[in-house]
Amino acid sequence: MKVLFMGTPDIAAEALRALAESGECGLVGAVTQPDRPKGRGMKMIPPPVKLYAEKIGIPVFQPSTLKDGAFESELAKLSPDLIIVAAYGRILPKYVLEYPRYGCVCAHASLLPKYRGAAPINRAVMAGERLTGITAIYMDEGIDTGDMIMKIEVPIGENDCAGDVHDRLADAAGRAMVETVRMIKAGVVTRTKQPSEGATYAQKLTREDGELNFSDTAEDLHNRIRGLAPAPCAWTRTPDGKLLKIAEARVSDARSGSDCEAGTVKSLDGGSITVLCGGGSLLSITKVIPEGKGRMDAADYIRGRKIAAGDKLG
RNA sequence: CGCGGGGUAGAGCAGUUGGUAGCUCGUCGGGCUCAUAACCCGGAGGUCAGGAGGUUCAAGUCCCCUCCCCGCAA
Repeated sequence: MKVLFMGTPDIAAEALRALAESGECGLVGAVTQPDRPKGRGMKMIPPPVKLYAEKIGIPVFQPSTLKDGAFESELAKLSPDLIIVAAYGRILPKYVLEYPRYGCVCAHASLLPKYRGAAPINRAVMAGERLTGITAIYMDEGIDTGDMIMKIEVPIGENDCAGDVHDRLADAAGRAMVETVRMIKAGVVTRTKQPSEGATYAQKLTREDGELNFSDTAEDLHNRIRGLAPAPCAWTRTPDGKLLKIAEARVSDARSGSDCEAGTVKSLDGGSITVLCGGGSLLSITKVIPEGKGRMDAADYIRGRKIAAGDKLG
């Protein structure tokens, strides 16, 4: 079976790898986003899927748009029987969806119909979910609204960050796609409509999503921090106005009876920065990224004397 | 050539108007204690990113060049 893969970031590259290594199908090509100027100095960075596709020697296509029909002739040449999509980052036009005999299937990183859209992993962790997963669906013209083929559940530990969950989901996405291909080949695929009830959208992350409001409870803050780690990370500001990203924290068992303002640093004991949060709850910050510096343990940050008890964050 | 921060002991930092380097932690040894991520005493550990570059009696500290790292923004 000729399969065309479409995807862009890490998690898509993992799915592609699983497919390639499974030997279940013939990969006729990988479609991914064009190289974009990224990072310091705005250097052109190729997407992970491109790197992997080149590594295993399958043709790479990076159309800047799928709408102008230029890709249509490419598609005809490749004549895939099935298109597999994973975080491609663009809506597929109708002609693409309708081209393959076996349709277009997609691995989405949530238990649909929850967390449709751009940032399902981050949003799920930020919301304090304890369970997420990969849902394999047939694509339709909506955003992650197609009929479901299968799900693989992935638990979220109470201290897991989005990166941890991402890695597990990447693995699950690969398994889901390989299994889906097998089922399609065997002709045993089932389609289940997504229930309309419980559908939510995982909006793309914005800078404001990362701002910590210490009047929230420590648990909410912890979820936000985990949901945005290891990147782009939640942030706050130190008394001198500098940006301080919070890469890792723990909810403290203790509570504070004091009536200091939320955001006040209560203690630096044990190498973590304990901050007063909403309702007297306490959050212990254990890893930070100071402005202009790299990630470091809170203990190191404290040693550099960048913060003192009584300072107010936020 | 997007904006900015930085390269000083294993780690995080300081180093004043230039005079051969300090702090906190860790580490090693010893002591105290019922006990300790506690405390006390002592030690090791740095060619201060590189350039047999410039200025100077003297440069971590000023000037020039190179390399590397990082934060922001995309």
